[in-house]
Amino acid sequence: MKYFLHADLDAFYASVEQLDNEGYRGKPVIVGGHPGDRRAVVSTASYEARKYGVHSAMPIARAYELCPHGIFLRGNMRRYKEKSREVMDIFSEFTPDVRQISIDEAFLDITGTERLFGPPAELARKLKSAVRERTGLPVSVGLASNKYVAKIASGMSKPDGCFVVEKGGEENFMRSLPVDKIWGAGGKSQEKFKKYGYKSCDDIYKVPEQRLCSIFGKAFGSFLYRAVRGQAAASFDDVRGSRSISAEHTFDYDMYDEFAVETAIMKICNTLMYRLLDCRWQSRTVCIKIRYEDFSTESAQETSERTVGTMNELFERVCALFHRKYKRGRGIRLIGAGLMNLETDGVSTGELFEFEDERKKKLEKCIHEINKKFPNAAIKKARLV
DNA sequence: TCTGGGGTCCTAGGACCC
DNA sequence: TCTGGGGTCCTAGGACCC
Repeated sequence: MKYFLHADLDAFYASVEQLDNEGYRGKPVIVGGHPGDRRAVVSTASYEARKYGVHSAMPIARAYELCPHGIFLRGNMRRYKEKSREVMDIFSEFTPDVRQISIDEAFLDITGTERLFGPPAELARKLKSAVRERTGLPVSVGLASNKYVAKIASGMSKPDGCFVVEKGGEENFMRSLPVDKIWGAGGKSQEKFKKYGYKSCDDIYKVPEQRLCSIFGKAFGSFLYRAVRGQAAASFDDVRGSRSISAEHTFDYDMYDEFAVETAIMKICNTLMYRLLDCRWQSRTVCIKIRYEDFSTESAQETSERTVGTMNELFERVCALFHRKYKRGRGIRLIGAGLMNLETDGVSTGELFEFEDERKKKLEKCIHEINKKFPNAAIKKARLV
C-alpha cells in the first residue's frame, strides 16, 4: 500500500522576505510589485496581508487600496530558488522519491519509511520541524494514500499544519468537501458547477461518469469522477513528454510602435536562447503570443525542418510569425515567444550549419558563459542597450 | 482594480496517408 | 462520382496551476 506526503511552503516568497528582514515579521508583506507599478499583480501575500483581503493574482493597485500600510516588494527569485533548494534537500533526507512540482511544493513517496521515521504522522512532524529549524520556513503537510488526496489535505492544513487522511478514508474525505476544493477545477469549472447545482463533491459523486463526460468533456469528466472518489488522477504519475520554454513581456502602456515591439521580441529571444543553451535541449517549433489592448490573445506557431541554432535565427522566425499574425493598428499589451516540443540535445536533426552559423553559435555560447560569470558585465546586442 | 510570468494538458479541426 | 474509417502530425485556443 502506497503512502504519500505533500509538502507546501506557506506564503513562500513572503515568508522568505520575513525571514531575511526582521522588520517584516508579523507585518503584511506583499510580493509582486511596488504601489504604482503599472499592471503588476500580487505574487504572494503573507497571512497578515491576507487578512485585508489581499491574495495572489490581484492587481497591486487593488492590494494597495486594501492594505495601504503593507510592505510591497518586487521579489528576488534568485533568493527564493536558493531557499527552495535547501528545503528540497531536507525532503530528500526522508525518502529518495521526492517529486518537486513547483518552487514551493513537492510530493514525497513515504511508502515503507516507518522503520526509519515512525508512522506517517510522526514523519510529518519530524519533517516540519527539520524544515522549520534549518531553514526558518513554515511548511504545511498533507498525508494520504495517493498524491491527489495528499495535495488536497495539505491545502486543508494551511498554514503550518498537518492533515492526515487515513487509508480507506479517501472517498469520505473528498465527498465531504465543497466543490471549490477540487484541485484542477478553476474559475470556469466553478461557474459550470454552479449552473448545474453542484455545491459539494458529494453532489458530483452522485452523477454518472458518462454524464460528467458529456457536460465537461471526456478527460475532465473522467478526472472529476475519480477525484470526488479520492482516487489518484491517471495523468498524475506519468512522466511528462514534450516540454517548452517561453518568455513574455507586458508593456506598461499599450504599444503601437512595431519597431519597439520588435526590440522587445529581440530581448525575449535573447533570454530564450540562453535558457535553451542552459538546458541543452533543441527545438524546431517557435511560437509567438500577442495580447491586444482588450486582453484578447492570439498565438501562432511554426515547425520547421531545422532546429533553432542561433539567436538571430530565432529572432527572425519569431518576427516573421509576428508580422503574419499582428493586426496592424491594434494596441499591443503583451508580447511573448516560445520554443515548443523540446527534444534532447545530441539527437541532432543533422542540420547543415553553414560556416557563419556555426561561428555565431559558438560566439553566443561564449557570451552566455561570460554573462553568467560576470553578471555585471552584461554583454548585449546594441539594440538592447 | 483591470487582469504577471512560466509552465502543462486538452480539444477540435485540418492536412495527409493508407 | 463521391466517399469510409483510422492514424498521425500540426495548429490555435482555452483552462488551469503556482
